[in-house]
Amino acid sequence: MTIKEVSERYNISQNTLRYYERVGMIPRVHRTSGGIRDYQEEDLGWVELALCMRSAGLPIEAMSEYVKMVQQGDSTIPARLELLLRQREKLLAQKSQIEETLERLNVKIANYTKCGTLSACTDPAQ
Amino acid sequence: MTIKEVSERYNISQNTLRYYERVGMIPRVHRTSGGIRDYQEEDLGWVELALCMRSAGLPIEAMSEYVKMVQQGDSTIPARLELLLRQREKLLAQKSQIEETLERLNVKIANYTKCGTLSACTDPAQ
DNA sequence: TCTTGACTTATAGTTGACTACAGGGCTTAC
DNA sequence: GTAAGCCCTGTAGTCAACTATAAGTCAAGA
Repeated sequence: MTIKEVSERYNISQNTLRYYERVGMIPRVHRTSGGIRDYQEEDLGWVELALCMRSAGLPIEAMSEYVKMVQQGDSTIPARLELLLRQREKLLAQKSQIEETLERLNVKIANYTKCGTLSACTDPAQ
Repeated sequence: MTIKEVSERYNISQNTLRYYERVGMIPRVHRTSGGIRDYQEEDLGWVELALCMRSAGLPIEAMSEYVKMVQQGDSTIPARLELLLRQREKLLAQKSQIEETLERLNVKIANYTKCGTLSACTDPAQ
């Protein structure tokens, strides 16, 4: 699969695909004899994982670290697990922060739709 | 309340507090006759709201726009409501993305704790 | 009054995550 | 075999959100 096809499939720019590979967020992609990227199933799996992590807001650095450890073999398994647990904690915290903000937004939205008085709407707490 | 006290209360740098004010993410804070910031209750309310929105990942620009509209008066109420609804949509999308990523992380974590075989752990899909 | 330390604005630098060239190589259709 | 269109690497630019610094002002204690 060419880089163009992958970029269209996942709706991500070719530049970004090359960038992810360069910074180690995905392992080096298979190439043709001419040096052109030819994504295999496994490469696509890494791309998908990378996009999933990024779209949740996890940093590139964490994924790069993980990829590096996978390539270093079994001895890094405990460290990999630790990394995954840390990222899960981050996501859980982020999720509850979003929920808090959503509640606050809901209060404000309710105030705007129910009343419409100036006083209720210039108070940041409302 | 001085900028130092506010920065300690919300665990945010003084520089960031000044920055938020400069870019209009919070309205101009009350000053002493000497020109020094003296945060009032309302100022604190804005700071709190700003921090809440930022920690959920909403962009500074959206808050600045909102603050600007609040200062322009009642005529902007419909536009403000629209902005709030847009931000809520964003947060809901972000939340479900996080949930998806959490599930994926959970699968990987389960694989690492249950088996520990190399094959299960070099496959990005696992 | 004078010094010390916190405050002011304005400007410049940093970081993370892209994004956009420049200059050149491969491939395929004619 | 050559022109057109992808693809390559490497480097430089951009953008959001800070973060740090410089040069100067204000305020409280000795």
